Amino acid sequence: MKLNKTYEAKNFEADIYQLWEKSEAFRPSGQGQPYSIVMPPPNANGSLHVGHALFVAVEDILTRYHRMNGRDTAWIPGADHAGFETWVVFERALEAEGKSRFDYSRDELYEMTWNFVADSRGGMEKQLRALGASCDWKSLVFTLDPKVVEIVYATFKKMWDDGLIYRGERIVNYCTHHHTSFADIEVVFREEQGHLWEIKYLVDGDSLVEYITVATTRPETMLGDEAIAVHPDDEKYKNLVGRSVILPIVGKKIPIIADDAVELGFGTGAVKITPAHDPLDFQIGQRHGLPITKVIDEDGRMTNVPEEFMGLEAGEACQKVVERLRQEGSLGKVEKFTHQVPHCYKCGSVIQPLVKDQWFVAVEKLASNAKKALQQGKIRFVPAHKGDELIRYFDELRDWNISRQIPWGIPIPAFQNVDNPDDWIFNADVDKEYIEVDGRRYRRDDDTFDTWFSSGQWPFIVTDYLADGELKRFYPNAVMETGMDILRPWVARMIMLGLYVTGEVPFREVYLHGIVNDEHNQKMSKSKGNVIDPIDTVAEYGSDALRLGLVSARSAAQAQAFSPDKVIAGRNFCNKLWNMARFVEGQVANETNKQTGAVTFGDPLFAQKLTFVADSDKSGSFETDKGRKVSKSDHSSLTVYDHWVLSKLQHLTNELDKLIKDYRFAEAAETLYHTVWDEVADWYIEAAKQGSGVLEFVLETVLKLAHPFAPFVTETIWTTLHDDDSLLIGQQWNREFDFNPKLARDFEKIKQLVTAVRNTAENLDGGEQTLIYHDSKLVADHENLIKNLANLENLFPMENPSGLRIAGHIQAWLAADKAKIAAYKAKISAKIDEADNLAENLEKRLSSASYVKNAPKHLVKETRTQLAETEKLIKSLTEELEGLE
RNA sequence: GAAUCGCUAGCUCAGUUGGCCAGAGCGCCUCGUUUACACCGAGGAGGUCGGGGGUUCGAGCCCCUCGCGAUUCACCA
Repeated sequence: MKLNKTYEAKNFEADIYQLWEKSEAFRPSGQGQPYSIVMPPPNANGSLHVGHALFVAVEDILTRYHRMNGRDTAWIPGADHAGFETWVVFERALEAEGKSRFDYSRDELYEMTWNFVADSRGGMEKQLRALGASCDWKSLVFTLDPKVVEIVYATFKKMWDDGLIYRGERIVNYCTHHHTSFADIEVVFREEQGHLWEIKYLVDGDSLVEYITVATTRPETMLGDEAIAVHPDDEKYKNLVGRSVILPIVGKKIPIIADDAVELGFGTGAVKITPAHDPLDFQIGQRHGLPITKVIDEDGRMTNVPEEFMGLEAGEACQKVVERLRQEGSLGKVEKFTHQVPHCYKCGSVIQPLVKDQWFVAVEKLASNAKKALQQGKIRFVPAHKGDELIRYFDELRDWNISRQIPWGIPIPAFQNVDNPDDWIFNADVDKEYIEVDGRRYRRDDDTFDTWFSSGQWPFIVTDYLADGELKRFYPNAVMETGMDILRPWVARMIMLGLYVTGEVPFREVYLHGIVNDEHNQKMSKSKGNVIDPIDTVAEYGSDALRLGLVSARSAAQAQAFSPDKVIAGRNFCNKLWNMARFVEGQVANETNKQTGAVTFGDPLFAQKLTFVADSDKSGSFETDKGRKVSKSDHSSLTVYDHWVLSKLQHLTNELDKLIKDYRFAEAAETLYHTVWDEVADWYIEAAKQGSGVLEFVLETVLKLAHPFAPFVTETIWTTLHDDDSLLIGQQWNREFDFNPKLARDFEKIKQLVTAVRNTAENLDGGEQTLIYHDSKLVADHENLIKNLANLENLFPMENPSGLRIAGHIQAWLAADKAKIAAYKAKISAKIDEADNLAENLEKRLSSASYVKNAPKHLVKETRTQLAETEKLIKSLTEELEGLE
């Protein structure tokens, strides 16, 4: 045998992937019921982290499983231009060259970024291949592909026509470093130490000197104050409402207004209102028709303020304003204050709330339709509570700002009349900066779409659903598998936009995986230096091992640690499969050798195999199809362990069906692992050393069942053992196994006997063991098998046996001398105690009238049986003990 | 401040509508050179399921409460 003793993943994986890809096995078959998954597109020029490896594992298991069970399967990959993410990287590179975005036009920047991305593209796809992703590369879509833009524009137009798009001045979250606005969801709040400053505003009019005191964390914004607000029911200020105060420093008169948004009894009860720089103030300003004075510009500098403050950064202005207030005597108490401050999630700059003219999506109708669909159960969520979370989210969702001030993205197809700022028209001719329509001149909007606006349409875009394309049958998708961290920004938007554009939910089910933390359950981050690169793990342990390791220590939507031990267990499992195959190979070689004298497998190295397969050379003499179908007429030639292993494979198949349907990947992987290892390898293969009629069939079945979980090693074995050009990826699972349950049970009895013998033998000093039995046809019929499995020196029947009685129904004794027997007594006593305890428990349960009355009948019956068996066991153990004395 | 999730063996985690003396991987202990595999085989130790209370014939699972951790949301001047 020339194959290595251990499976070295790195020697095979790349070649195997190439085989798959060349064979077009990833393409939809066109046969059977459609099953589709749309891949959450990874960043086109980024590299994958271990979280990606988890999604690949999960989506690939689903895809391969359904492919091998007769479904017409499409896993559609994508690449994301990742608007802001990529822009940040690009701009950093630009700055490193001493250049700035302001040195170029928008079109130039777009082209430069395009080239930048093109240069560093492809790494992500390579990594997906290394992870074994069986996705249909031919249907890959890049988020800036013309067809994407086309559909996004059509949707924008439709929404425009339906009145769901509006342009308006609103407070937006603005990063003065990146010069773009953000959605609410993109802002991170961090706790900061600051001050709470009290400012006194002189009430205008009366000769009486009267002040209203307000508190603020940002005194510099007072320069843009337009009102003082109090609660309408606040007795303290009731008579002041409608009057004015003098704005310190600036000297202008601003009104005192009443508004419910002011919390009664909080602080001084009065609030300064700066409509241009605070979301709540903006709302209050809208309600009261207050003017909007912007005092901070998009660079974060002061504007529209008295000369001495002009151009100062907000922070500096704060100091200076406080200083001036103090001089004027308008400054009240100053206290230390801890509060949450919004930051840019990328650069950490403080987010400035600014009033900007932007495009908004009116979400109310979209959100209520989405909510209705969820309430009607049109989408199944795993875990289910995430669906409830989305329902709540749809309730509180606010209008969605889709304008971004970065060049890297899909340009917004809207043009503004140069002579009339309120005249906006839709036009997709975004290559031109100016267009003329009906004799009027229009200028293109400089902004691009929020990437979630386009990716929110992903499921129907990539399936060409609207264009009646080839993949149309794959919409709605069978399942959306993605991270729980993008439930709101992505999943929620896909549901809203999918329903709006296609009238259908975009997917039937949503499975959310959790974050992969490091092995100490700490969140991975570059700054902590604890990031695990999946490709390193693949290089060390193999892609299958990583996949098994990731999937097995994990449940849905749960942030959990990465467990290297589970990866090692996965690696060991692959090696187990490998060695089972080596054994089968050897057995079959012997057979074939006897018949033909030829052995062809095993010795070609894998590289040769590749050529072999590519040439479709069918001259090989290895016939693995033998035993594929076990017909009833074959039963006579099958052994008890053949029947037994077939029953185990049937059970495993059924279990995997059930578990995968419920997205219980950890349990599925574990069930596979233990059936293959603890049943097939430890018992069947051992027994099969006596010969078996289904050896190859069992191996093939195991390979098929394991394939979705460990695709590389199973395919490597398959192609190595097959001289035709068949690939495992394209095989169908065996669904019905023909076995005799009674014979299967016979082996189960033998297995129990063997276990009990080993158990007892363990308590002896070792050495050669002799088993004596009485009146058992089963043992008599399988003497050799039992001898080998239990590692016995002798096995024979006897009329009046003696020695150590083996626990169980079969009457058998291990031969032992007096010394050994004495050592064994203690163990028997312990066992009796244990059984006594159990019996006592069971009796207690049965003596409770309410248990017998209320518990399901089968349970009561089971308890009775168990009690009877336990009592029998106690009796036989006691007899055994007495027999020893 | 609110919501959600979690707290099970030394470590990382399973445990589906409450029902076999609570499971896995790795680690640990004992033994083993049976020619598929030491990335192995056989046997074994180890848990009052975060604390307390309740419902039930029966609770790791349901309810209440407290503690600890994570995540998300909202931000009050």
